Amino acid sequence: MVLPSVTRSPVASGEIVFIVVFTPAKRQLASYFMKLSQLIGQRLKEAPRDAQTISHIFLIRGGYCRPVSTGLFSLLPLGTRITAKIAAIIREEMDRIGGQEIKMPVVLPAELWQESGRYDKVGAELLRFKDRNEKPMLLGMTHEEAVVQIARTEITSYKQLPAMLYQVQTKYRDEARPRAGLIRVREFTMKDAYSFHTSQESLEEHYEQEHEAYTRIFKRIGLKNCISILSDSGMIGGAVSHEFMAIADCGEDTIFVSPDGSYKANREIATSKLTYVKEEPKQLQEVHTPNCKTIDELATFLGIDHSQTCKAVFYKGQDGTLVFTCIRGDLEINEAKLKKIIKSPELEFANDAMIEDAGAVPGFASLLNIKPSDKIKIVIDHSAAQSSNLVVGANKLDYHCLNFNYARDVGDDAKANIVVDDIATVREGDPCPVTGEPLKMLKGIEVGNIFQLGTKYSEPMGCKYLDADGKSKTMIMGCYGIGVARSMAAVVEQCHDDYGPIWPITIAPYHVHIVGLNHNQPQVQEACQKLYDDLMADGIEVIYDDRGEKAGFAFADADLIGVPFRITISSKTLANNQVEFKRRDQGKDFTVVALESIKDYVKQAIAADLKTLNEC
RNA sequence: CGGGGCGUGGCUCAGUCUGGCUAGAGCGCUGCGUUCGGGACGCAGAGGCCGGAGGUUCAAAUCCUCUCGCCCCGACCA
Repeated sequence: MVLPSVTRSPVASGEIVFIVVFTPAKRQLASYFMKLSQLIGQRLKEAPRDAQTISHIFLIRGGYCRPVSTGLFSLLPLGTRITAKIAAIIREEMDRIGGQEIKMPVVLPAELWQESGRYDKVGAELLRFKDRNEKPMLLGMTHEEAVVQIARTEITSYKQLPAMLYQVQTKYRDEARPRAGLIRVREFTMKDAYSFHTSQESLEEHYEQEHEAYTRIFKRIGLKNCISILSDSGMIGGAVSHEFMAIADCGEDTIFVSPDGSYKANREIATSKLTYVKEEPKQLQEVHTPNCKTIDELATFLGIDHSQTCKAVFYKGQDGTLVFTCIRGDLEINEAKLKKIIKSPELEFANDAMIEDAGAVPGFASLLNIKPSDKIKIVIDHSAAQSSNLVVGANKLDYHCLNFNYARDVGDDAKANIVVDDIATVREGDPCPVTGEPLKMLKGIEVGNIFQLGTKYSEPMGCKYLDADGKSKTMIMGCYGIGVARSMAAVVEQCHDDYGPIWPITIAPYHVHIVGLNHNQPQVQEACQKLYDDLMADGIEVIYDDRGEKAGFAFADADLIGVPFRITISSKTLANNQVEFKRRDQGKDFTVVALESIKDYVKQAIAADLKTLNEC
């Protein structure tokens, strides 16, 4: 069998050229497996009904992968080759910044996760089970605990730091809703890296290296549009994290970017520089608003814009406390921001009874006459606190109040218990917080992320080293992930035409696709076989369509396999000692090339494409 | 976990409303022949207990009940 390997050319004058190749270990065997007649993985004329997104459709139709169950896929030979190449590029870049590859188990004992406290914190996406001895076990969804266990025993001195360990390993997350083929699955291969440091400065320095390595990786695997954005750092205050987003319509994440690219953020944390109407406060005035329970009904009834109203939204926090929020009527609460502010990972809408307990009237609620209490957390968005003369609920059935002004109408004692912060969801067109230009909204597939963890795991798990001053200190950590098959799917989303994927040379399952037409004729077979052998001998990866199918059939399959360069050999061209050369990314145009020079011709084309993608 | 849709050869689907011949078509697959430059054609084949269980009926892919699975939208997502 052919195994992937990585060759690296000698470093000359600072310029490094990486070439990922599949070295044919045994020529005879290798040639057998690279004939299309023997390739396992049917190309399908029609997409299975399940497949909706481009990458899902083409990866199934092209015979790259097959569904096994919800969110579970087998990779067939083509998909396996591509993901192996992606992984090889990732390994090169990890090694380049000092990474050391390891392999940790997929199955882990629950006790390890109890040490970090995550066993109880993480919900149903963690698959828990018991072994034959009734010992609680789990399937690793990420490996912080496992790697800390290694670090705390193997790294004992500051002299060993900083250090970075990584693996390319299976992860399992019992996702509530897998979707879009390989983009969101339950079991997947992930490159996960972990770094260990003696200081925040060291972590930040390495974090920057990871950022650069990721940028190179995604460029090298051929993503055309992949950006790093600020992301939600979850419950860890102050921690920095970035997500690498492959821009694609089917992406699950919503991203806001400023036109000049200076600001890029996930919707979960995106902010904007909204301006608020400031005018002289007018007198508070009660108004009869029968059955106006929603902002829409209220605005219509009063004949005003949504932005002149203020809405109250009630949640139930993790510990059962009522979370009372206010925001300008035209804006939406961003629950990710709110969770962070009130430090509650869980949030659900409160029921009417809870709202009434707080002294508010559902549908007509506001801050008016609300008494501060330990049981209520009140968070007010800047838009509600700073706008003048808003229409708010009167906390009285069928009544609202005109001209509410937070500064004037809420008592100081109440204000002492109110948090005023940004809890608004950014909308497309809102002013960028940096430049003030209208923000653009994009959809992205999260192909990688990098995270400054700090001591979240090292502290509770006692991951310490002995410092130069002779004192035991806790390591500072970072973690860095890349979804391998998800990256493959993201490439398809960005690199395809109507007929199939257009693989970048760096990750293409093969470099060259030879099609033999009139294949029953001996001279065609001989020419194909000779070119095939010659290219293979030079380390070029070739798939050879030896099936003798009709042209249209063969070409359609070639398009689905998406190999960057196609060479067509037929009795017609052979009569003039010529072959046809075609780039996958250039429609149906082809070049006629002399048979004796095709080998050099295609090798140059491969080298040029490799250079373009690998130079960074 | 809420809402919606779908389960019939490997794939796409018809048949279900209105129960009744031996369960069909196209693609794919096997054999033979004719074709041969963007998914050809003829002939002959292989392959399905209609997701599963129970029920109604002389008779169930079709009607009823219960289940299981899959897809989409939402909630969720270290």
